[in-house]
Amino acid sequence: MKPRVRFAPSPTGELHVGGARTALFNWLFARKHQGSFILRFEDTDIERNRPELIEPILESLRWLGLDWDEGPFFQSQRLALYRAYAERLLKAGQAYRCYCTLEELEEKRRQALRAKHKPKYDGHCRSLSPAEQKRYESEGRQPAVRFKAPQTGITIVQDLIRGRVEFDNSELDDFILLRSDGRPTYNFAVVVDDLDMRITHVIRADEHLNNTPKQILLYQALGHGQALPQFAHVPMVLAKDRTKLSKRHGATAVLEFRERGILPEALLNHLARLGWSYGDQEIFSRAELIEKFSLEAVHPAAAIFDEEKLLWLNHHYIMTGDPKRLGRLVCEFALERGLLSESEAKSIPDERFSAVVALLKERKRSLVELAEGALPFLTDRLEYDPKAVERFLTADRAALLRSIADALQRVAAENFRTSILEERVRVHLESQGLTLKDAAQPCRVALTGLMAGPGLFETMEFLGKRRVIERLEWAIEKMRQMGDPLTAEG
RNA sequence: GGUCCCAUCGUCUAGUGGCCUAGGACGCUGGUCUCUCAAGCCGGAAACAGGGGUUCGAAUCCCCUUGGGACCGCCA
Repeated sequence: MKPRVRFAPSPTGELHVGGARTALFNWLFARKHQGSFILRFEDTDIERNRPELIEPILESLRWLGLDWDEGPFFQSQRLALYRAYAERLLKAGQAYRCYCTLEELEEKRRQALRAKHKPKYDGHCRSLSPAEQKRYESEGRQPAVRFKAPQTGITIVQDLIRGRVEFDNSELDDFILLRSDGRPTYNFAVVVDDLDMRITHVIRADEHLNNTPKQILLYQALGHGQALPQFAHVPMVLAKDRTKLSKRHGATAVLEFRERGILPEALLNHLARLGWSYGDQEIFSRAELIEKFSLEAVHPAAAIFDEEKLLWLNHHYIMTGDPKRLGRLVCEFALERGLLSESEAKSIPDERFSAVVALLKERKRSLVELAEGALPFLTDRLEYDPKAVERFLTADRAALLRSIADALQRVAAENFRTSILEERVRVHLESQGLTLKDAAQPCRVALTGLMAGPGLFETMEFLGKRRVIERLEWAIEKMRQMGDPLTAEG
């Protein structure tokens, strides 16, 4: 039987890295076993639902390349199904109507908490007489439907990651199946849907392990004990301070990482290695992930999301990725961030973008760094680092740059190639009794405005003769201006 | 408070009783290369939470303690 798995987010928040990893594990499992990956929105909480979040969640999955085979389904559109199942349980005496009000229940919970007891429903409506039911109905009370949970015995969860976990049924209470307005609660909707969608493997976050016995009991009450899926509860992803990821931890949402210039393959790789490993291997292509993933190899302990390592992976994928694609991404980034105007971007050929990626990729860890770093190479809007200018574009070095500019002027534009330029400049400097060390930094600052960057001759080749000469001339002029008053006084 | 889960370098992890004087990766750090910064290469510091067992032998098995986490809603 082909496995059928599902990812079931609720649209109450953005897709964060923890949810994304759960989705990834499901997806990998489905792809590895040629099964189906089903997407389902658990949107029965009308108060907390935010429909505008659905598209970003879909977009997050698309961006990561986690394509689903069925869905997205919406629980809010399947209410009749849950009611039918509830009706069955009611008829079979496995569930009952509860007329307790929210206020009554809240008061009982408070009392239990005050007495330091576990708050459990007291079964007040469990065995109401028809007359009592009538009386409540006549008061206009809308009943909820509760599950008649067994109060003795144990329920065993066989978990692919945790092993065998036992729960004492006496820990359970008669939890709500349908709210008084007829909407299902989480535990009920999950079981009905997993059953209806013929889910074979429930791969979800650790926090649901405690819900599992309730769900198993529901499968059994529904007469589908045999259809019980395999469970795999994956560990949580925690923030640096070992607490649940939340807004205050900075970027946690998948789309924020995209905005920060993280490549999807880097995030995917990092997510996969959180709680899962394959020997000492760190780098995994999508295909390798599918090939090598297994639930048995998932480490049971919670993991902390390490942004430094993500950046390292991102750098790796920048280094090894297709420059054409990265060039396009850099262009998009520069546009989105307003680093380049539409017309500027249009005037720059695609090859320039892939070339600038090749030029800079060794020292850039994100698309943001790449896009920002590319500006002095793609445009003539240079930002001179004041410290760099102060240190290297000094008046006494004007003559040095002058001679280099003159030497370069004698190199034909088509010979502005790294190796040729290096040869010519070195020879020129030697003839003056100088070394590259004396000239490289002033040149670099003149050409890029920065103290750090690609090799000097790579930079020259990229910029081309016209721009190199222009920038040198401009710098020389500046240096002379700065020098003039001093020499006049001296 | 109850129930359940978890526990190897700062972080991600390898390890399934002897191959472990505990391996890899990120980060940190020393060196090297060098026109700068990176990248690369070579090296270093850095962990089995604690205590009891079991065993000839324990990071590995059991128990307790401690610490973290989750759940205990007409939230999911």
